[in-house]
Amino acid sequence: MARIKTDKNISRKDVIVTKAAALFREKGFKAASMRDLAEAVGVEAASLYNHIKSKTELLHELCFSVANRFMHKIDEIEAEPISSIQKVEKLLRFHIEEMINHYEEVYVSDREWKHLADPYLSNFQNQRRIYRKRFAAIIETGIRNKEIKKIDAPTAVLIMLHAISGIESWHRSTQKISAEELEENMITILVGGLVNR
Amino acid sequence: MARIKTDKNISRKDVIVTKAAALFREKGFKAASMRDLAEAVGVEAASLYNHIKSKTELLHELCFSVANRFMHKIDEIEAEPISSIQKVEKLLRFHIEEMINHYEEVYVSDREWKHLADPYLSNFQNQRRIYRKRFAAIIETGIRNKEIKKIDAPTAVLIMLHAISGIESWHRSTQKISAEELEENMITILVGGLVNR
DNA sequence: AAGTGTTGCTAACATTCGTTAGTTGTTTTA
DNA sequence: TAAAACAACTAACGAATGTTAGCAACACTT
Repeated sequence: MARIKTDKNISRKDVIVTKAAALFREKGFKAASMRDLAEAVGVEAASLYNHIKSKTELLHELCFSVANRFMHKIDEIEAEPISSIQKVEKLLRFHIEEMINHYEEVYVSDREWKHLADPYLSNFQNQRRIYRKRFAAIIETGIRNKEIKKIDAPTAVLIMLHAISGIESWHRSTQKISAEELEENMITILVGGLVNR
Repeated sequence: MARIKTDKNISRKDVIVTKAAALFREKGFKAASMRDLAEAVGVEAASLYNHIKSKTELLHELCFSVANRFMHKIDEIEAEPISSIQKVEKLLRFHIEEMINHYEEVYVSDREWKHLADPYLSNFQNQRRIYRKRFAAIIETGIRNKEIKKIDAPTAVLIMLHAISGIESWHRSTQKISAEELEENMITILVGGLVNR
């Protein structure tokens, strides 16, 4: 009986969650079966249930761990004594780096949250809405300070967030520019589109 | 026996394809069942098969009709005697309007193409890759002409296209700005991020 | 009105799915 | 080393899925 290998401080559940992220990213939550996941983990499907409660639990874990990271970051940035445009840039860089370094989780959280079941679904949607409002509020402050162009802030947020989710294509592309170049290019275009001059 | 209602020039198959677009958009291709679709159409599931060959055929139809529209448009725009930045703007406006007016189809084509089966899958991916290269080529010309900032063109394309797919959120939001405002805001930010000044 | 193709229905199929029960083997604890 | 806890296995379940077969009702042509 081949057990799931674990290093210290990594539970078997963590291994499963990580493999699930990769699988859900590749196939989509609905199309990925527990048997697929079991194979990826190196175990029979039924064995997974010694470590997790259900398939949807895996999605919860992924979605909320990502959401929490972003929530903490915006808490942090809001409190800093810097200009609005600097706050926007910091937040964007965080998004970009998260997308680069935790691709699978972030991607899944972004695209597959629809398959959450209530009450998790409403909860997640709420957090998302609040996050976007806080992001928009930063932009609106910037507009009032004349740091940022007169634009519709929610639209700007929507553009930023979705633009970043496009890093998906970068991950898949064969001739990648470096992560640093990618980040600088994105910041140039996105922040360049906002600043008032 | 309630028949599928059709106006002149709209086949029953078209009705099904349209309903399928809405359903696939809402639930995702895998999660949307043929029984769901049948209910939306007002008919039993088996009856659908008098008009279509399979569930995936519906996805083919949706994905390729959208892809073809974009291909024709880029053909048209490439041939026009206008500046690169104007070409980019025209293409972006087309994308935005398609996303506003044919939301469900475009969204499904964008997010659910993974579930196509070969040879359609490879075909679609090819078209997509070619389209992006042509878009990038327009931007690169603009960079050489110094109309556009020195940036990585593929990254710019990726940002533009994904940013536009964010119109999804606009559609769902309750307090919408008008479609015209949305378009102008998006152009301001996206083109503003490109132009050299 | 008869005939013909179209479009709907019911019933059922083979698969696949997430998950549970019960058991066996392995590791950790005492 | 025996006991307890953990983690794997096989087998199977009920539900849902895409799809087919066979038949009945409708609509249009002549």
